[in-house]
Amino acid sequence: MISRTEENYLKALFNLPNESGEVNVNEVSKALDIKMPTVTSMMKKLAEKKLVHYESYKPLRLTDKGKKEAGLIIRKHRLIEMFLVEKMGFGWEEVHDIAEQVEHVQSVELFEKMDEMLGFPKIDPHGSPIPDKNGEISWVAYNKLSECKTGETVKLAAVIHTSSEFLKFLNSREMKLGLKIKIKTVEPFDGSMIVSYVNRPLETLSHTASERLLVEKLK
Amino acid sequence: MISRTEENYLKALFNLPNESGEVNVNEVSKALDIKMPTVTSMMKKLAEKKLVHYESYKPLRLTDKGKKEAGLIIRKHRLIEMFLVEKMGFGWEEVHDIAEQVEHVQSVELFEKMDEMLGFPKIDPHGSPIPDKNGEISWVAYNKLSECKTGETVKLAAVIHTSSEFLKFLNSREMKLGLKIKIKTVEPFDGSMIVSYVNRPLETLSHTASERLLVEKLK
DNA sequence: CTAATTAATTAGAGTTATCTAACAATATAT
DNA sequence: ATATATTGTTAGATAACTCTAATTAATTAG
Repeated sequence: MISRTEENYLKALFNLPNESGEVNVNEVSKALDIKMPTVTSMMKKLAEKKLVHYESYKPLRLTDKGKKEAGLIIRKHRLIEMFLVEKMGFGWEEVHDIAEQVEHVQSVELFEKMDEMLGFPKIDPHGSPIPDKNGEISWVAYNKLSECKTGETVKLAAVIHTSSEFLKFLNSREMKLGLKIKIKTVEPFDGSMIVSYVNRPLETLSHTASERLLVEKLK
Repeated sequence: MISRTEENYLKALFNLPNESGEVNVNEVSKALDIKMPTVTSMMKKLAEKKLVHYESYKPLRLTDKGKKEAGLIIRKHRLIEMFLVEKMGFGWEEVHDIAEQVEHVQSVELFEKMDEMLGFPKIDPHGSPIPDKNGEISWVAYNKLSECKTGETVKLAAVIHTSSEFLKFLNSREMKLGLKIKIKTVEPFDGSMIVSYVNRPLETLSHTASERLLVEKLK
């Protein structure tokens, strides 16, 4: 049995790592707003349960078992978000906090029903992939908008670091997934971009913003 | 702030009492499957918070504040049950356990949206009243089917002590809320009843069953 | 009305998840 | 390459919620 608290650690260990799958105690501590000694002791506990590879002073890594469990929780989280947006009319900026709570519900049936009602979606309202029933996730290699060049036309595929504030910012600019964006100018000084898209001929995006937007290049 | 644990005690204190609004420690203990000393100490804690009237060796009673808080939790529980049945296609025998978990979610918006999507229902799938936004409940005085007499025709209004097994039993007899039932015979020996209703000309109900069915008398 | 039974409380302990303070190891910066 | 800063661990304490064992109060039955 994995407690709700343990589930939250697993989620962080799933979401935070760099490319090589590693996170530091410190990063987990900050992300969960829990002091480092508490994180250390929880890591030992999760290591006991074979969910985490833990060695003193080494970076943390989920085991395969841990990855699977974390994937299943994130699957629930993302299915709920999708359900809230698609079936209940919530905005994409409103669903994270609700999903954060409902994701701990233990009912296979509830989530299977949502999945079915949604037509077995592959991505959540922010474009993040929904892990499958084995907790496995298939990453698609999108580009950051910030790394695209002047003249390119791209399609908005996903939003990362989805704070409610950022999503409201996107709402106010009428930006949503699937939007076709043309890059007019990239300011070399600060990386800010001038872009155009339907109904919004010229819009400026800071580097901070464009870094959080994942796009698909259109030829 | 009321913890999830405290919420569960409040719910029990709301649901268990007799007509005069009182429950014993022992009954709460059994209902929650928690030992009596634990219940006693939690009662003291809830008394501190002005949610329960507590005096040693006296029966327990919710304060008005406690009643309101409990009513609000039960409101959430019943709205979820209704949502699961009406909007997601679950059977009335499947929803209790799921609602038990989702009811602790802290999101006014989620429950207001459900309420709205359901058209502000007054009863849940088992015929129990849904408390209003102030946690207040309006009881309708139904009769137990077991107290009705031969020859009477009644309409099934609510089911009490809704275990999944009992609800499956009702399903197997095609009995659902709103069903018109005619009482053919009442067996004086054990109180069992022979009744008839659409597509089911003759069906026998034990006293145990008929006691759990609330009906409205039709003239 | 006393004895036996049931219900409730007190006392003390265990678990889980958290913290602070102090110390140790690793990484960084002159 | 050593000093400083950062990161991580150990030790011990605390809060919430639970338990068992022992005791006390209330209820029920002869």
